[in-house]
Amino acid sequence: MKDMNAAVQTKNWNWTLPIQTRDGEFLAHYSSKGLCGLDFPDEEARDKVRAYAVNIPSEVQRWHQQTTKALENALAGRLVTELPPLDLSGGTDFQRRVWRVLKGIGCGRTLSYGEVADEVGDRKAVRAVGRACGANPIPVLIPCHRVLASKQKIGGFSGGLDWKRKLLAREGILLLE
DNA sequence: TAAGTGCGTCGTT
DNA sequence: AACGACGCACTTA
Repeated sequence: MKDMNAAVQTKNWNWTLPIQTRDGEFLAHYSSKGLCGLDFPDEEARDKVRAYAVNIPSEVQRWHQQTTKALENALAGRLVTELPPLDLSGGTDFQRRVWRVLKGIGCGRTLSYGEVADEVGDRKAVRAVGRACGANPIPVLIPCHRVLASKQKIGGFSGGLDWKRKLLAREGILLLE
């Protein structure tokens, strides 16, 4: 109990709801401002859901519908049309600027870490961009998997490279390696 | 040409 | 003060 409350406070999660997909059960986290986190399927985390998923405001339920739909589309490699409001207040200024760029990368398109750094305004901040990508709290919907290393190399992925490869493949993106 | 090494540079811890 | 989801120049074989 105490552990859960601590997690809620530090992470600013008010509600956590599951999303069943063909790839497993994702967990979506919401604050009063919107979607603030999305976790890849993880057996260990499943048990906690039941404890969180009580007294869900109708607004959050509506957001969750949108998240669910968006995730279905994203996992199918289709264009994501509508997203719920995102609460990215947990990020730093720099991270939010990076995440904004990521949201602008269309389905089936990619940018390199260097190109993202360009967009953010400092060509030399390449490694910092990599770190910011890794800190993305809403993977898949904020498509950090569309950021590759130079020369179409895979680069890294905090959720595991298998996920990155899978997501890219479904959008028809070719990797070099 | 492919694979490996070194180092600059920036935000975060 | 140290560490990356990088990138580039520069070795080697």
